[in-house]
Amino acid sequence: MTRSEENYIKAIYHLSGGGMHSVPTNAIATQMDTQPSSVTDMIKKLSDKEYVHYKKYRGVHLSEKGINTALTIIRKHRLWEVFLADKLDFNWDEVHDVAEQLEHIKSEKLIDKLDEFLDFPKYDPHGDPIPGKNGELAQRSLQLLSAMKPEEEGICVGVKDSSVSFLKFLDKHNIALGDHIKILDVEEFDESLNILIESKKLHISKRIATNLFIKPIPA
Amino acid sequence: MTRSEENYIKAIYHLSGGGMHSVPTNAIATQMDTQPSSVTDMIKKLSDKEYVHYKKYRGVHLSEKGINTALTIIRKHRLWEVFLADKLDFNWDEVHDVAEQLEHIKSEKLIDKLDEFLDFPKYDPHGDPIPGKNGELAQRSLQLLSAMKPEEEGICVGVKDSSVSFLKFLDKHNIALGDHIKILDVEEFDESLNILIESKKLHISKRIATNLFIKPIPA
DNA sequence: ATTAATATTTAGACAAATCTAAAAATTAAT
DNA sequence: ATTAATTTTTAGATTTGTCTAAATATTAAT
Ligand SMILES: [Mn+2]
Ligand SMILES: [Mn+2]
Ligand SMILES: [Mn+2]
Ligand SMILES: [Mn+2]
Repeated sequence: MTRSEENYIKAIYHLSGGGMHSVPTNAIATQMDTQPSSVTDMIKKLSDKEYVHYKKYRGVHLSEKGINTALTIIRKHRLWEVFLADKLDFNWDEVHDVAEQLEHIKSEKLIDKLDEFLDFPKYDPHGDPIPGKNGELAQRSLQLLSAMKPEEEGICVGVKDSSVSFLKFLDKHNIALGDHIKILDVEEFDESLNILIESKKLHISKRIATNLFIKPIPA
Repeated sequence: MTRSEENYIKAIYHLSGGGMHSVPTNAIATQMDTQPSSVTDMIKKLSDKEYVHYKKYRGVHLSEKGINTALTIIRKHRLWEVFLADKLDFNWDEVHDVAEQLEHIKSEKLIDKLDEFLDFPKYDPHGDPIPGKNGELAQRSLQLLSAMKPEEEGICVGVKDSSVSFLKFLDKHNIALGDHIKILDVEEFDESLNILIESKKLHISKRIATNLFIKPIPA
């Protein structure tokens, strides 16, 4: 697998909801910031190598082989993210770009040893689950903050939008993974929320709330 | 810099004794396992970008810029080697191939943080010095084992040949960096040596002795 | 000083990954 | 059911890094 093939496979995996549904050419082009014609070329190659099923004009669908390949790349990506954040003190908005390179390093031993060195983490710095050596994927108890009601409590376990701008926003307002959150009330007008983060009062927009995953604490 | 350009620069650096003398095309081709014509092509590109000085048929000479570039690549290579050996328990004959890939990861912050995480090591697992952030290179007190006389003692600090086969040989005979070595006697016939390694008697050929660097302990 | 051997460069080709512009298929709108 | 808009594919070109075969320059041998 070339680096480019790997990047395509990963993009298709994400766009297809983990290989569930098929993905149109243009969606891949947008995601990868390339021309649709380039995507068609690459799709043909991936199809020849049987990573995807492909019918002209009908989009692509990841094969079993393609899904497994995607999972090992994602595993590497997220393990490296943990390494950068936990061991090298990278900020969570800085890890992605470097992991985008590190995910292509070829050495099974390296990644297994790294996994062990990091103490077999289950989630990356954004709360995304890390696939296991055999592709098994822990499920996140994914409740969006926006779906919670007054008086409910939980722990912040992930972000839906992991763009640099959103992560920086969270840093600025001192919102981090692992934080304890309690809903005070919800404005009827714009669905913005008044919450307690680690016992500190904060007002956040609906937009923010729809991008934070919370693991609820039963009352 | 592309990955290929970086590999050429590094090869030229090593073949030229750190940029001291110039290097013929064929030497590079042999080292990189490519055709001389490919080397010529690449040399032209590197010359355009001013990493090397080049006169047709006269070989290449690294420029100041080229030397600095080589040193940062070597710095990355050796820091990653330390990481693999010290943190992930790689054997010293296993680190090179993976470092060959990791050295091309682009992120200044990554390498500075890694350096700090490893506690600013001065030497890689083969005893080669690690260039500093500004290219300064620690000198090894390089005395070859083959140059030592009976009764002299020292510490094994590096290998001249870092091929996998030689490193495996050393592992097999329990010779490692940091080991204490004392010369018992030298056979006049084949210049083979009887030595004490960590107080254990061992007989080694001249060939071996010319590939081990020793830091002498004054008697 | 020629000639022979060796080293190096040029010329032309190829695979990978991309692009632009044009053609074709699909889907949406009338 | 046509027509229009959109999506996707094809055709042909470009860049990077490589190769083989042939030409040229350098060095060594007579
Ligand atoms: Mn990537
Ligand atoms: Mn992530
Ligand atoms: Mn390399
Ligand atoms: Mn080394």
